[in-house]
Amino acid sequence: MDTRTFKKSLYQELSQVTKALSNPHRLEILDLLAQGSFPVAYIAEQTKLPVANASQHLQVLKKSGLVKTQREGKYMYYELAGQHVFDTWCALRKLGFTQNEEISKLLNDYRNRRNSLKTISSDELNEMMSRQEIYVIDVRPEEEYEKGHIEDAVSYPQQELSERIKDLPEDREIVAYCRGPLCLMADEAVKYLQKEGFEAARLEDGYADWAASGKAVANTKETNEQKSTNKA
Amino acid sequence: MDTRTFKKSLYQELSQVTKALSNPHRLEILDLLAQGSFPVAYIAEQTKLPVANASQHLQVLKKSGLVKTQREGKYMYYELAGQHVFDTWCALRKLGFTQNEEISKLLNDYRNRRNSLKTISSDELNEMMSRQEIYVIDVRPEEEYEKGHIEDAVSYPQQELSERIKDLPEDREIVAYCRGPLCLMADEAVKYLQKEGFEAARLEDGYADWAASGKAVANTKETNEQKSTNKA
DNA sequence: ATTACATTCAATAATTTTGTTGAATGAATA
DNA sequence: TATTCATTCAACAAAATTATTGAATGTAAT
Repeated sequence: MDTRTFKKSLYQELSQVTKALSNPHRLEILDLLAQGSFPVAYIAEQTKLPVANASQHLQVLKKSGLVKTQREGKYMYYELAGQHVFDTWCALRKLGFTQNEEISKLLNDYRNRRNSLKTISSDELNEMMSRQEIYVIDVRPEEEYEKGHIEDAVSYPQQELSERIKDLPEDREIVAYCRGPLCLMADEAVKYLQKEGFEAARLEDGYADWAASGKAVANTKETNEQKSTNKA
Repeated sequence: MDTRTFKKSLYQELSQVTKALSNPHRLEILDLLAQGSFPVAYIAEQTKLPVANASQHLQVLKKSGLVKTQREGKYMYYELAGQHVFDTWCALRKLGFTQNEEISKLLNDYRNRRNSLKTISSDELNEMMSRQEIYVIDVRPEEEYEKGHIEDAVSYPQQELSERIKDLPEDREIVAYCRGPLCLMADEAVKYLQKEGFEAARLEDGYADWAASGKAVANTKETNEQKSTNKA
């Protein structure tokens, strides 16, 4: 193989990996899988895709080496294939935020409509938690909380928030977090809490970013292939 | 706009940016633009694309905000739109190297055929240069050397290497570098130099990575919009 | 064994991406 | 002003991607 052919194959293969990333549903799936490993049905439900369709997208991701699978009884668990996959997803996210006009316009419009939405960074949150000044709630679905959550955070799935709002402490600021900066569950939660008279803010990014940066996490159920320690 | 519609638009737009990246020619163009800004004709020549085709690919990149343009007389100079674009390209490169079987196989095959190819990292090179133990040559086309090169490196375009080999010092190790880890010009140069009896190695990555990490660079001609300092 | 259920596969039509060709535009030069 | 040259545009055919549907596979429970 001459150098030109080699180079062509290399870029061809590299573009295949990128093509696997270049679909809105698959990006949403990756963002979900950054929370942990899940069976096809759960992924389909969360992304509002028909199961067969979700399965096909997952297989595209698998063929490119971006996710790996593990059978657990009837269920096929999908998870990110490695740290680099999450890193790349973060890079793409940031790229979109900074370089693309449509995306920054979308975000600005959204943020302006709810201009009272206070956000705090992971580092700030980490600092505040050590001083016990705040009450941190995880508003993702319970399945995701069980797979792993910020240490000392309590699960208040966004759906159940209104039923359980009376359990929240009224003397502390509430910080809600969800999957990541593209996930709106924490925004909805904060909007609701503020309406109800709480002092509330959202974590700027989300669980995946928190865990990837090596901050303290915990999990309730030991999941499949019990991951004893978390990624650093 | 409800949250579901918003989310859908966001992922839609994000996937558009990713689609712009998911073509082998466009990736090769980005790798080239990481060296500096160039007119369409040069980009077309280096990537061996018909000019009209290169132009269309460049416009896809531009529409997604990945590159920007600047007219200079007859020429339209294209350049990366910002640091995040290069960061993302690096993340994708690394992702391909680590997660995709075809790519790792391709690279291993290539490396094995030339098993005597010694590589050194940017940090090692930086260290060695300060002690003047080595002679660093830039084997990219002269146009790219002029836009910016590793400080104290001398231009020996790969094409002209055989004519000018007698100018090289025989008492020092030669280190050749080119555009980046996917560029084969340095490999070819090292192979040739070793055959001719020199002690030679290639820089593991390339100029773009060196410059992005803030190491010392220089440029000969003041190019369009003379960039006084380089990206840190 | 039979049934239930999670997932995958196969086939199709609709849409999008791609490369090619030749013409059109825009800026410098004669 | 006419000419040259770099770049872009427009239009087409070929190829790839996508969503949908219903059937097929594989595992666990009855």
